[in-house]
Amino acid sequence: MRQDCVMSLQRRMDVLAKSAWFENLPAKALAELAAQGRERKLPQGQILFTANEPAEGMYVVLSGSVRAFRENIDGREQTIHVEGVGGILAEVPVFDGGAYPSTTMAEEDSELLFLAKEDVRRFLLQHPEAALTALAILAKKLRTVASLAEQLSLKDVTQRLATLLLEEARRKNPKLLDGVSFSMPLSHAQLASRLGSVREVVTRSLQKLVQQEVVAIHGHRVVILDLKALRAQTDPHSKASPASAARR
Amino acid sequence: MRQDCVMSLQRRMDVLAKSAWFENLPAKALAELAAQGRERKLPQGQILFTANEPAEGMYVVLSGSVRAFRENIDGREQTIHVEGVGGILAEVPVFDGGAYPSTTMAEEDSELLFLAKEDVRRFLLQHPEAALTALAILAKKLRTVASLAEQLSLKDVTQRLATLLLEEARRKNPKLLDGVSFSMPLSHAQLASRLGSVREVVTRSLQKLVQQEVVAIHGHRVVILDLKALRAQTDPHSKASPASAARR
DNA sequence: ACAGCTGGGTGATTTAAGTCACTGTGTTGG
DNA sequence: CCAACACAGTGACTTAAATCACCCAGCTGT
Repeated sequence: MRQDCVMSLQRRMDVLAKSAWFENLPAKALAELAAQGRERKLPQGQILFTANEPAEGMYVVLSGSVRAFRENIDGREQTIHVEGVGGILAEVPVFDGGAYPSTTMAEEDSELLFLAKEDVRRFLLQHPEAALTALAILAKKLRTVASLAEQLSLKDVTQRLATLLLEEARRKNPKLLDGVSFSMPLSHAQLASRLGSVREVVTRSLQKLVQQEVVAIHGHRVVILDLKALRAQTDPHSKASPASAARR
Repeated sequence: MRQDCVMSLQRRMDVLAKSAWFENLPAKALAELAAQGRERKLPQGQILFTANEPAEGMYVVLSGSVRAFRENIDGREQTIHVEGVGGILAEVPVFDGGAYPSTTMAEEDSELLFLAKEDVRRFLLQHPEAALTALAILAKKLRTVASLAEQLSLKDVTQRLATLLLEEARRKNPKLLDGVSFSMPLSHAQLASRLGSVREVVTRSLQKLVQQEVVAIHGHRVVILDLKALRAQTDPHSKASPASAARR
């Protein structure tokens, strides 16, 4: 038992050290944090916490993966993010003292490290470098969310779809050229939910891209045939330019 | 001159002390920060910094007000936020090291305090309480932006308009009841820019609300006549329920 | 083998938004 | 006083998107 506990602590530290939030911190600091956490197992499909429920702390994913989502008033459930090992859930309420912003559910059997918000705050006060890292991460998130908002507001579905494909492609394979392919295991309905649209529209938009030979699709594999054309779809200029219409 | 400088320092501290970012900090800490800043005058209409330009630091509004906006590729310019005295501009790039996320322009003659990003970082390392406050503010912003994104994606213009009116009303007068009024000195075009739409649509939406006697408008003064109806406009359910149409 | 499910593909119709073009109504300044 | 301008109001038209209502694979369990 004693042995178990030590091993577990070590494991927690390993995960924390690899997390973007705590990298570059001395082992001593990590040990301190790891010691304060409580572990928790979460079988697949189980809910960890629910949106609007008062928050007591945040969670670090030690194994498995957890999905955060929200139920919109019109009924559809929208995935916000998925966290794998080292990922953090519910950091926002720890900082601002509010309620959980989303509902989270284990995508597979997972283990989590719970850190009470007071512990986290105390830790950050004692380790200001960690606080600065946290600030950097939140700031990045803010940018991401803001640009996401922009996309949702200003572009038509085809443009948003093209943007998403480009992002996905870049994530898998940063050096982009014609012919790169990647796997995107999402149903049209899931795609639609990420794009803020509905299945039918996504189907038709995808079709359009395929017919224009901008991309090709085989099952869950997406091949980018014409990077330039895809980029053109991305920005609203393409509409204005008569040349591009001819090319299609 | 010497006198000027002292007075100026005092003024800076007064503003900083009232800013959400630095309230509750000891005067000594504020003085330290104020001393590191450089003041800058910005006549109305002048641009402070431009989106995507590398960021050297952030600005505190000492007087006047400054508007942050972005030019979208399709030409329209979208207001992101407006900061008055005590407000902060460009904190995000200070934390994440990136470029300015928006363009900012003085809405009226303004004075600003520039704080170099290294100075801010050093300050936060030495005053972890301030870092925690900053985290809280960023976290709140994240929530706001996220809910904003949700709104943009899921609601029609009338719904977004209703939401904006409710928010505005709550900011001026937190206890909401039928008959509260507030001033909203925005042209329809400016409203449209905040709602991600165009003037004509906003005009018609407003008209609709007025005709349904949900709100009344006299010049720049908005009176909320029927709070419940306004709230109903806010969520997409209202469409589904035929009863609500009768009630209006 | 087939009922039932899930994911995809389509046509027809409706609707909110955007676009254009023009009118009306102040305000401001020469 | 009138030209110029900015803002608001409107009608007519166009167009993405959403919605509805189907059909058509494949796959799964019985």
